[in-house]
Amino acid sequence: MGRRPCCSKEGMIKGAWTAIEDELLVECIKVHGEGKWSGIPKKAGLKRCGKSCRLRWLNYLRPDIKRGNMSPEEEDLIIRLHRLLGNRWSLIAGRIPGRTDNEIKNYWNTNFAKKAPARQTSSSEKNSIRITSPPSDLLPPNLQQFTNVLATPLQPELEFEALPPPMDQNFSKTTASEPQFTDNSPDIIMDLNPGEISVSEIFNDDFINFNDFEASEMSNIDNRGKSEVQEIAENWAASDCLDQAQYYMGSDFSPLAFLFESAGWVGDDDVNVV
DNA sequence: AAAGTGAGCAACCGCGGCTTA
DNA sequence: TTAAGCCGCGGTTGCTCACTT
Repeated sequence: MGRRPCCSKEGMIKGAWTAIEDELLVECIKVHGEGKWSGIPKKAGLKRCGKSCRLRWLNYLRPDIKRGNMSPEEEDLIIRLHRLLGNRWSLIAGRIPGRTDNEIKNYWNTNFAKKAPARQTSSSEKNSIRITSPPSDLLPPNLQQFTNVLATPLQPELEFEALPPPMDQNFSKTTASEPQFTDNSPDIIMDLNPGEISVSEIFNDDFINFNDFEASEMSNIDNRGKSEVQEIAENWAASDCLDQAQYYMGSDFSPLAFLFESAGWVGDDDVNVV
């Protein structure tokens, strides 16, 4: 059975969008909101297919789109995230505010693709690290910044799903059994070639310029009082994350340690993905 | 000044995953 | 359970414009 096209092609306009079409689409989305793209053309009075409307909105008309050249910081981030994620343009875009996957893809293809061989991401070669995060508003503010880099800021409900962490001397878990987190949110699946990325490569300031997330601030997090940790745990507990709360309250709460543990990253050596 | 060439980027296409009936 | 429909993604195409000859 063949796949039905997303919409009838008959009478549909293709090619560059006009200013009037843009205006109609923006007005329509203002009234009806994003989503239900297949119905948007009719509502907007556009002779475009829904898919085309979605693309136009996401890549060009959205109010939070950042225009202009990539900053050196953005370029650096793209390179590093591409090294980590491969051609997962939407994931990369999710970590660079105001930039679209299409823009980043074009930028990469223009500036780097010829210089760098394509990354192998075939399923036979890749191992998976699943990272989900707690709701970001349940984390300490500075930690939110941290997770916003690796967990997508566009999906605040993401959870860090703790894989059975291969423990070693660097992060000790003192109590509680491994939490079985409910998987009720979209996952980030990061597929890494074994040994390709090291913890230090990801987390040290050579990987990402944290700017205002400097060592001193990390130290501040570590020095937070028990009450604040308690509050975080209570928040988790209040949002059906009881397992996490018990787990982390029962351990030496080290904000970074739990991230490492969650990802199965246990030390500063190369990742051993299981 | 005109033709050729290449870079940049907006838009399209086809596929896969998820949801719904 | 399964087919149909929708959504989103990555790859590709083709148009535009700047630069070169």
